[in-house]
Amino acid sequence: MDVQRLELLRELAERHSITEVARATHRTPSAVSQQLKVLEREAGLPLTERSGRGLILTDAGRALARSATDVAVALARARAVWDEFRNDATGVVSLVTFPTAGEMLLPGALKHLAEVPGLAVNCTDKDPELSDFPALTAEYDIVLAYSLRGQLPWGGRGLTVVPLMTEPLDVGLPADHRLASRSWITPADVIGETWIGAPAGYPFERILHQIEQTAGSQITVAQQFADLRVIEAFVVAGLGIALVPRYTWGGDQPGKLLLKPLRGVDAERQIVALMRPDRAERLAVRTVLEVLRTEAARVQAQHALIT
Amino acid sequence: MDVQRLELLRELAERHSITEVARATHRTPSAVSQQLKVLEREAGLPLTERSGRGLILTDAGRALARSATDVAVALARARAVWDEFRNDATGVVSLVTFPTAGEMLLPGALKHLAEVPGLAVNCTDKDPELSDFPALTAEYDIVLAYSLRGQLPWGGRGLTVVPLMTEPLDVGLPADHRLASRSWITPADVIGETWIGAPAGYPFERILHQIEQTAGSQITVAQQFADLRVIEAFVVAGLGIALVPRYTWGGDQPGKLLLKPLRGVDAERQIVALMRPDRAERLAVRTVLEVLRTEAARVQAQHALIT
DNA sequence: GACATCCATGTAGTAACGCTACACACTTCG
DNA sequence: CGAAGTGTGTAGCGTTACTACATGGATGTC
Repeated sequence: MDVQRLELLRELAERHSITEVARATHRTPSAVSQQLKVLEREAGLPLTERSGRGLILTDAGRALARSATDVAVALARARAVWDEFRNDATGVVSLVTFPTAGEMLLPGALKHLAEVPGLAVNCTDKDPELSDFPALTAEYDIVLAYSLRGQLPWGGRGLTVVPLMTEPLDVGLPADHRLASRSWITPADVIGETWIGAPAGYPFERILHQIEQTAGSQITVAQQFADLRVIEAFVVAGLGIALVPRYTWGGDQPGKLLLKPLRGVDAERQIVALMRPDRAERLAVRTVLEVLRTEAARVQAQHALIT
Repeated sequence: MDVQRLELLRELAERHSITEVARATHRTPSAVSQQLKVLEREAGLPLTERSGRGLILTDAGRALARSATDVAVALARARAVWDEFRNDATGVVSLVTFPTAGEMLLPGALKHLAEVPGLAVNCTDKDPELSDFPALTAEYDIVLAYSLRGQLPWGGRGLTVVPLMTEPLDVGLPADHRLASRSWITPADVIGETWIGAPAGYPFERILHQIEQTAGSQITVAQQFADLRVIEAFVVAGLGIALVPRYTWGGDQPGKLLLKPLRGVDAERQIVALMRPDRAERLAVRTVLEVLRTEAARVQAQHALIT
């Protein structure tokens, strides 16, 4: 029961293809196939079976892969303890974020992290609709993701979830809107309004449905944009109103866009860090995470001050 | 950070000598030395330092060895999960016991364990005085040990302790003794009696001290024997009285030896199984342990029935 | 239906790695 | 002082896990 081989099985469970595992572990597919064959012989049961031109894990294979994760976590924890002992949070941490969180958290966080010697953080952004957040954990150490309050769709998959902040979703209005003087807004207030929404698949959609249900009237979504800046521009232009995350809106046009809290509907999104459990143990990763949390708290506190 | 190398460090932490580690892992001392050197280079800190003609671990070495244990446990657990999945408690389990526990528990337990196919249990006995129980865990999978109530001297050492039973220590009397008709005995009752004791170092000694303190008078220990049979023979011969574990006494001479509970003193010994935590995870080991527990319960229940 | 494509998996051959055997330096003990 | 114990170097060898290349099967396309 070699650890390296178990690791390969674990990768296979996540990447669903020997070729992919080979690419991710800098090996030839042949090497991976051979090692898995050895593991299978040691295990005494078939771990994979062919399916079309690829292969899938058997129940036994999945069971063993799960155990392999526990081993990987223990090993990563050992490394982390050791790094703590040496006080050495060195290494490369890769991170993906959806755009708004990247804008809100990363500049401040990276400024702090630059002071940690030997720690390199590589960041990218990816549009959330296009990507399955959990799947990204195979490729990146930290995945900044969001979900609506209540359901955390990535609980059961054996991923580590670290909550960073909960961000209210407000209603964005142009300054000359009829509701501009209100200090908050209810679903009944916005009956008949035209909305600038997000493309299908974005979770914002669900909140609009909730507004519909609470108010008891249908909602008109005129445009669907993924980019928040575009949405804001449309709102400012008076072409509709929109849901806008409170801490993330641009502020490019101060005074032209007003944010009003939405009452009567659970209009919040939870911003979390998603990680494979073994990677979550790394000291370097934990260091980045810690900075992200304090940065999130800072942003939140700063906004509370303004309001 | 190879697991094999961590394992060697862990062994070194327990066996305190490269030669011993080499012997235990079926290698040459040179091989062990080389591997530890590599680990040290990877770790970036000296893990060992010379002391006389041997060597000892540095603080860093001990810290890393501790983590190595966690990894070993996770790996053993993974194997166990896998064996459970295959329902395959196969393998060799080695066990040491002190004589009385061996006599009391092992025959019945081994009869049950014989029915598990593929499971081999190798048992030995060792006199408890001569051997440090925790040290034996390096050599055997399961160490049957005992300690007096209250203090478990092997708590902090990172060993797994599974309690099997608590056995009262009674006072053994010859049938014609002046206290023979009593149903229990207090320290005050036995003032002036001659005792057949155990050699220095046995924990029974401590109970005699407690009796002394409670009764407020000195105890006369005439003879000191390690073997319970010899002690019983002396008691039967009227040469003194003795502390006798209730479930373990011979019963060779029925009616000639009477056991009376001792009140006013914590006269109990706890019989436990001692194991290295990683070995405790093995399915085969856990199977043996389970049988030992039920056997202990059986013995205890049977004695309760007689009384 | 032929063909290109994408898989996994065999078959050599090679490079790296960990081991043994042996020699050596050092400390402890009789 | 020598004998016996310790840990550690060096050379050589065997095993192992990799790459490179070839093969067979399944899929999808023109």
